Amino acid sequence: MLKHGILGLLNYADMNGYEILETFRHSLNHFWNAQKSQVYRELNSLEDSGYITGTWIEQEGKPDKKMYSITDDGRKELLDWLSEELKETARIPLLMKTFFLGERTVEENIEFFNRLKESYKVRYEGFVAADTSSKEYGDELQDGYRSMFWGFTISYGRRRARMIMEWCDECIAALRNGGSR
Amino acid sequence: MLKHGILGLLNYADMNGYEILETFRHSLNHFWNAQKSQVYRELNSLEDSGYITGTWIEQEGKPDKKMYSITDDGRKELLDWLSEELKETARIPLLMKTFFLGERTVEENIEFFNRLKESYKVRYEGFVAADTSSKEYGDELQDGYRSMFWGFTISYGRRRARMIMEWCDECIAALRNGGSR
DNA sequence: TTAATCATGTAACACGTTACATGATTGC
DNA sequence: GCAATCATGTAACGTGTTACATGATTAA
Repeated sequence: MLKHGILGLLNYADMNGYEILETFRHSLNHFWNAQKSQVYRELNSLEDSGYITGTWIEQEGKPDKKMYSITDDGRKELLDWLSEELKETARIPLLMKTFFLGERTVEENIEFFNRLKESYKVRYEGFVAADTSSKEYGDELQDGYRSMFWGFTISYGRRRARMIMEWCDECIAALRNGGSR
Repeated sequence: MLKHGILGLLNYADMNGYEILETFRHSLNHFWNAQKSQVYRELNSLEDSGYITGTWIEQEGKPDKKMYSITDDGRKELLDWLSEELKETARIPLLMKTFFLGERTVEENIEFFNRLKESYKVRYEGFVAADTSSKEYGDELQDGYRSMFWGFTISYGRRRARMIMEWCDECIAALRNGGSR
């Protein structure tokens, strides 16, 4: 998965590990959190597979860096992944916790959903801001079609945040209402 | 995470590995997919930590089974986890793919979102059915308060499915509309 | 002088997936 | 006779997390 994310980015432009991490941080972070150690490991394994090639570049006043390019095999792998059936593995920590909240009091649980709602409200507002900088990102990519999909991921984030806020309201109302214990 | 899910179930009732897997399959499966191998491994590690205790039970006409009970330490660990700050790690495979769909044609991508919508429609309808059997589950637990949270997870699933269907509509409309390439 | 930026990683552990492996009983 | 149910796992690999480790340059 991360593997294909890296291939996708290198398909846009040559980058070193540091730049890949930066790109994750400012564009993909809301749906994928990449760890430094994992990115460097993945780059090695992609190079071993022949999907990318790396070249060391010397710099003045800065550490040397290793620039990576995607190969034809890598591009093929990327397209194969895109046309493959999407496999979604159910794994929602929030619901795992919710499922077992019956061990706590009504008050504690109302507090839980209040905090949760607050944290998604902050996120929601962040997404509204991100929407404006979408144009900025579009310029970066020099490609309206490509940047459209970036916009889709932001829209998903906004919808998801709104959905969770509404769900929190529902849970709080039910707790206030059916409050046994 | 799975660790705490198992502790949570054993807090409801003593179970063997097989029963834990069954419970995951019929109640938690929509938000957590537990692997057989992982559950057995986790049970061993929980026993090593002293959070659960296992006893072999001989059976006639059936294989022996190992019944697990939660210990006081285990119950403490469960409550600690519940009161701990929720950590959500962003990792949404659907969006990873969406982000890079710019390598494919408009037609292929419309098809992608159509299929996705269809699959969530099926899920959505499944959740509506699950809601009816909520009472069944409530009876099983003998506890209206506990079963309330099971209901919350179902409601989340329903809302999530609806949200994704609406998002698909938005993406399809945008593709039809701004269709370059 | 202190923190941020640029730039690379390793080591150890935790968690998740896939395939393999066994075997009795019960119902169709 | 065949599939499903009950019941246990192991082995190998893949992915993700946390902590450790280094070091030059630049701007406040």
